[in-house]
Amino acid sequence: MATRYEPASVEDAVRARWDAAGCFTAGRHPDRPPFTIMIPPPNVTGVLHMGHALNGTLQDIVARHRRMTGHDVLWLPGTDHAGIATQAVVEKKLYAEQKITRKELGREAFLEKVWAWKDEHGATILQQFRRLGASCDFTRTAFTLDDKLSHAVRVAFVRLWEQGLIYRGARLVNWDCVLQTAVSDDEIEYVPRKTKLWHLRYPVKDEPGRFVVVATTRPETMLGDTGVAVHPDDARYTDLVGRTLVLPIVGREIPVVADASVNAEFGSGAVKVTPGHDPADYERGARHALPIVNMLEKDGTISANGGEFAGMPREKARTAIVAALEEQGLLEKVDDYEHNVSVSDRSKSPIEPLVSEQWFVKMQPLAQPAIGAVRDGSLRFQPERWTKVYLDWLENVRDWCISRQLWWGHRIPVWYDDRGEAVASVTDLEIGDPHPTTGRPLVRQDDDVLDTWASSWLWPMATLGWPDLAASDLRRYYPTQFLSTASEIIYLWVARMVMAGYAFMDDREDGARCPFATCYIHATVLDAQGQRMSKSKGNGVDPLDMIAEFGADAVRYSLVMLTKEGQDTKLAPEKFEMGRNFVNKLWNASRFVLSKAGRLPSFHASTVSALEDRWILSRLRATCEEVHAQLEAYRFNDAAQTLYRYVWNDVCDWYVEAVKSRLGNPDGSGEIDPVAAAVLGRVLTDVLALLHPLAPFVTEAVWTRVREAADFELPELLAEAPFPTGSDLARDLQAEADLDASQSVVAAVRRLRQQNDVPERKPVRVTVAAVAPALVENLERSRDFTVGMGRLLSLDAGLDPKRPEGAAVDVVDGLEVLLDLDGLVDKAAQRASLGKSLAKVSQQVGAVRAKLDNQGFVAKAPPEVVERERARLAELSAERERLAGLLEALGEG
RNA sequence: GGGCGAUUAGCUCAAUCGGUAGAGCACCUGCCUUACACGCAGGGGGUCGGGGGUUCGAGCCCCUCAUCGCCCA
Repeated sequence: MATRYEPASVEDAVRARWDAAGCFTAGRHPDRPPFTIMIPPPNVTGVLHMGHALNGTLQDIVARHRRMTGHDVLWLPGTDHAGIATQAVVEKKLYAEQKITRKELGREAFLEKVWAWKDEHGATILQQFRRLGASCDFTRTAFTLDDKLSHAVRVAFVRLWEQGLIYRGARLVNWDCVLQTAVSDDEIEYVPRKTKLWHLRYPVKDEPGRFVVVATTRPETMLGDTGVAVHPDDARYTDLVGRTLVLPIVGREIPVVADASVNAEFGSGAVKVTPGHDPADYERGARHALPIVNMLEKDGTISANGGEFAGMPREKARTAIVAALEEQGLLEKVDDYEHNVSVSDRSKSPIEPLVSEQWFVKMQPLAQPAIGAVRDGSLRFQPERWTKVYLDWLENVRDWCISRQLWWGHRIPVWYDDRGEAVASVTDLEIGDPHPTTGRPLVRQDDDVLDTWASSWLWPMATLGWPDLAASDLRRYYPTQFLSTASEIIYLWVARMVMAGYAFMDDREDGARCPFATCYIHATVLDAQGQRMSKSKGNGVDPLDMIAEFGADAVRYSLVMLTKEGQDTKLAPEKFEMGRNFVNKLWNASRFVLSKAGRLPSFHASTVSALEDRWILSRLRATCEEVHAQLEAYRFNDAAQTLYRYVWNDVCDWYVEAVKSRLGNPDGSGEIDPVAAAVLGRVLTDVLALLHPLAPFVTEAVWTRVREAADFELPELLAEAPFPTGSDLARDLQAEADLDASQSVVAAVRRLRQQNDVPERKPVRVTVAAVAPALVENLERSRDFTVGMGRLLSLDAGLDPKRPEGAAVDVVDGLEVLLDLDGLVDKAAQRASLGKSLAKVSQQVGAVRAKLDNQGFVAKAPPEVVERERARLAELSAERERLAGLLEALGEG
C-alpha cells in the first residue's frame, strides 16, 4: 500500500466493481422495505457544479446508509430536457458551424439536430455524478422527453383540460426578444447596470405651460403609456388626479390616477403607466381600467403603435425618442442611475414584459391539497423554516404560464378546427380528421411547447410508470422518502410536484399521494467572499477539478464537514485539504493495521480484558449509535464530525499508539497479541462501514484488503455490507473514566517534558497526587496505559504520595502531576505555568462560589446541578490550594 | 416595502434540553517516533455584534439597535 492514498488509482476500479455487481439496482431484495430518492433532474446541457456536488453527496449518503440498513433502495437518476437552454445551445452551435438558423432548417430537421446533440452530450452530467460516487440506479435513468414521460405529460395536460383548469389568454409575460419566447421567472437574471434616469415632461391638457414630470429608465416605452399614477396622499398632485395629460409624440390623452402602489419618494412622485410593458403597470392599469397599448413587436422592434418609430430596434428607438423629446423641450433632465436590469439567462438580452397569447394552468384548486400536505404532516421540510416559503408561495399562487414559443419540448397536444375551436388529446390527431365535438376538419396543431416544469412536476410519478397506476415500480416505490434540493427550487419544482401528486395519484389515500415525506433543503455553496457561485461571475470552484486534485471522497467529506444544516457555506479550494487529510489518515491507519497485525483473527468480546481494548470498543459502540441516529435524522454534518473525531482522536491518536507495543517489535520480530489484532480488525471493519456512506471509494478499496487479511467472513462488497450497530459491544463507562484520568496524566507529563526540555522518549519517574479516592482508583486501573503512553519509568499514584524534591509539577483535572527531574527544574517556566493555572482556577472558584452563595440557585436549580457545582467547588478549591502551596514553595526565584 | 438568515478565536465554522465556550485552518515551540510531514507532541489566542429584558443561571429565550447576505414584490 502506498504511503499516501491515491484516489485516482482506486476510484475507477472501485466503481467498475460496483457496476459489475449491479448493487445499486433497485428491486434485488423484494423482501426488504423500499426506500426511494428521486434525483432533482439536472438540466441536460448542464455540467456538475458545487451545488450539484453537495446535493449529490447528501443523497448518496442517505442512499448508501439506507442500503446498508437493509432497505431496497431506489435512487433514480435522470435529466430534464431544459427546453430553452438546450434549444439555445444547439441553435448557437448550428449557426457557428453551418451559418444556418433554426427557421431555415425547419422544425423537424432542427429537432433531429437537437436529439443528435442530446445523444452525444446528454449523459455528461450523470457521468459526473458517477465520478462523485453517486449510487444511483442507472438502469432506470430517465429523461423528461422519453416516450414514457411524454405520454405522462399528455395525460396530465388532457386531465387538467377536462377539469377546466387549462385556459388560453393574453397576459403579460417575460419575453426574450432574441429567442422569441416567453420565459419563466427563473430563467431571468438580475444584473446591475449603469444607465440613465430620464425625466420626461407630460403636458397637462388645457393648461399650457404646466407639466407632470415622470422619471423612467425606459423612455421608449412612453409610446405605450396609457396613464400617469401618483400616490393618493401626495399633496403635490391632489388637484391633478382625474385630469388629463397629453402624451408627447403620440398625442394620446391619458388620465392621472391615484394609486397607493406609487412610491412618492421616487423621482418626482409621478410614474408613467405602461400596462403593456411593465408588470407593476399591468396591475395598476387593471386597477384603473387603463387600456393596454402594445408598442413592441416580438423581435423587439417598435410596433405600428409607435407611429414614426415603427420598425426601429428598441435601443435605437430609445435614442430617437429621447432626442425628439429634447427637441420639443419635454426632457426635464437626465440623471446617472444604477439599477437591476432583468436579462434572459440564455440570450443575455434584456427581458421585455410583453402581452401575448399563452396557455395557463389555474393554480388555486391544485394548491389547496399541497397546502394541506404540510398541515397534516404528510410533508416535512428540513430545516423546518422553509415550510413558510412553501406556504407563502402556495397561498399567493398565480396562474402558471405553461406555453413556450420553442420547438424543443413537449408540443402542446391541442388541435384546432378551421374555425379555431380547440381540442386536447392524448393521442395524436390527424389534420383533416373531424374535430371530436364540432365535427369540423382539424387544420393545425398548436405550435407551442410546454414549459419544462410541466414535465418535471410529474417526475416522481412518471419515472415510476404513471399514468399506469398498476405499474409495479409506482406501486412499490411511490411515495418516495427523501427529496434533497436547493431553496430556490421550492416553488418552481417542489410545490408543483406536491400538487401533481395530489392531482394525479387518484387511487391513493391522501397520505400516500404526497410524492415525498421529507424535503431537505441543502445549503447554498458560496465562494470565499460569500458570493453565489455563478458562471457569469466566473467565481465557481469546479467540483471535477477538486475531485481530480483531492479525490472524490475528500470532496464529499469536506463538503459535508463544512456544511452545517440550513446554513450557507463559503468555499475555497484549500478547504478540500481537510477531507483529503482525513481520508489519508484513514488510509494510513488501515495500512498500519494491515501491515502490523498480520492475519486478523475473528473477534470475540469475551476475550477482551486490556483497558484500551475495552475503551476503544466502548467508544465504538457509542459511535455506531450516534452516527446511525445522525444519519437517520439527516444530520450529515454531525455524523461526519462524530466519525472524524472517533477515527482521528480516539483510534489513531490513542488506541493505535497504545496497541503498538502489543504488535511485536518495529523490525517485525516478536509476538503479536491476537486479542489486539482482533480488536484492531473489528474496529477497522466497523469504521470502514460507518464511513462508507460518506467516503465510499477509499472504504471500499480498503475493505477488499481487510477481507483478504481476515480470518472471518465479510461481504465481498462494502456497499452491500450491513451498517454496524455495535450491538454486541457494551458501553464500558468505567473503562472510559479510567482512560480519561490516564489521558490527563499523560498530557500533563508531555507538557512538563516540553517545559523542561526532557526528550519525548526518555523514561521518567512520575508521581501523581489525586484530590479524590475515586481518581486514585482510576489511575491504578489505567496504570499500564499511562506508563506506556507517557513513557514512564515509574508511576506512584495516591492521595498524598511522597513527593520527590525539585520535581516539575502541574495541577490539572484534580490531579497533581510531578515529574522527577532530580532538581533540574526550569523554575521560571514552572512559576509561569503554575501562576497561570492559579489565576484561572481562582477565577473558576470565584464563579462557582458565587453561584452556590446565590440562595436562588440552591433553591431553584435542579438538585443534580447544585450537587455537580458543589463537587466542582471542592475539586477546584483543592486544586487552588495546591497551586498556591506549590508557588509558595518555589519562592520568588 | 415584506419575509428569512447571519454576526462566537486572525480566518471558516460548531456548541443537542438554558447549566464548565469547541474544532479545522493559520500562528508559535519541539519532533523523520513501529501507519501517516496530507504527520506527531505541546502552546498562545474569546467582552459569544451593541443595549435592554426574562431567569437561580443566557452564546442559546424575548425586545431593540447596528452591520452583512438571501428570497419575495
